[in-house]
Amino acid sequence: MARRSDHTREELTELALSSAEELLNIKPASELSTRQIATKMGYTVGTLYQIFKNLPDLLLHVNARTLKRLYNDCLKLDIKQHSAEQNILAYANLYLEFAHSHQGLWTLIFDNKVLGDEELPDWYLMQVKALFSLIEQQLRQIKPRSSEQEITQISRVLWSSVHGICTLSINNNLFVQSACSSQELIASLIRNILKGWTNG
Amino acid sequence: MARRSDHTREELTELALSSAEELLNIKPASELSTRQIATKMGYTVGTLYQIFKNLPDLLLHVNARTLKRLYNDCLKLDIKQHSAEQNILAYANLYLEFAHSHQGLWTLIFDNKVLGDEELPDWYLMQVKALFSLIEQQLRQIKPRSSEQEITQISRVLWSSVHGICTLSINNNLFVQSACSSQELIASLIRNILKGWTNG
DNA sequence: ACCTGAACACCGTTCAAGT
DNA sequence: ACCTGAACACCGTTCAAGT
Repeated sequence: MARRSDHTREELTELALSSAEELLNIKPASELSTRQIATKMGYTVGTLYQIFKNLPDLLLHVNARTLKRLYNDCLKLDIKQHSAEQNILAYANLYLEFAHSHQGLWTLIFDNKVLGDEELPDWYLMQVKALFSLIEQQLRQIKPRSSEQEITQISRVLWSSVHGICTLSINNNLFVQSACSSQELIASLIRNILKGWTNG
Repeated sequence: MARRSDHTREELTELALSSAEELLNIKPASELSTRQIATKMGYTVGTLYQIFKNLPDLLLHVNARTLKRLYNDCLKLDIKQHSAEQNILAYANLYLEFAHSHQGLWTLIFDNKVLGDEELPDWYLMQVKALFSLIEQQLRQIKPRSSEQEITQISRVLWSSVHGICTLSINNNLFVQSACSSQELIASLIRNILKGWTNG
């Protein structure tokens, strides 16, 4: 045993993260374990603790990759062809679509297990900020005169709401028997918030 | 050992639930275990499995009690004195306040560990429905001519949004450095959604 | 009938020991 | 320096054995 050097530290990191991601496609985060990830990598648990501080730390890095992917998906949208409101709707639909097609990864972003008791590191918060700035950019086009504080506030309101609908539509426990699709809900939401905002 | 009969089955259920609730005041759901609950009750784990199917089942009953408490708190609000919009805002603030002062209990309601792979039982969904009907009642006063489907849709949009803001304000990871309080966000949200809705 | 204690198959994390 | 395997202190769940 010892010093296999089959992989560099970077390769090992990549291997760990992609192994975790693959497992999350099959099972929920609550059933994910360090031993399973290590086995999928072809290593033992101990190796994982050379790369990451602990399991929450590993999962935080999985989340960082998910945010990056989400951001890149957003950049691929053809923004210039449409109105700001249409673009915001497009972002929201992309978000909803992503949440549904990558349930495991998406749910993990908001899993309390990841955060633990520690604060989120700066490099992670920067990624969150980058995503918000996409929405803020569109909001500024709608109402160019509004203050930065107002833009921040509305972007948070909008996004929290979209997020809330995604959450509840995924573990579809809270819509009871209602027939309304989450797409319709989001469309209605954005229309109403923006209408209320611009008429204010 | 055996047949202590110190407690009836009902007392045992009550004991289990309140023990779990007390533990949730101290630590997050991820650190809650059957063994801890049993110890706090003064029994062994086995006893827990005579009362509940498993841990998710126990937690589901904790959630049911939380919903009941939330519902009772809502009923205590002095609704008749104010406008429908003011009442909705009051419900939302109550919800936000509850989320903050009972973080452990509130977070558990949306914990994926509870649901597992099974559907939520009808008696539980009824409780969720009861809470929604409070909001729907107010919405009907705002726009008495709207269809039931419209009421349902708007209530879901409203509540998902409020919920989203609560979620993100609790694990305050996603507001980055923004200075806006969640109370302001919710007020802004409700105002805008309702304005958008009534002007449509 | 009710409760226990031990067992089973798992966890996350650490660390001496090997190369 | 890197990796392993065993160890520690925990899990959820089951069930024979006791009264």
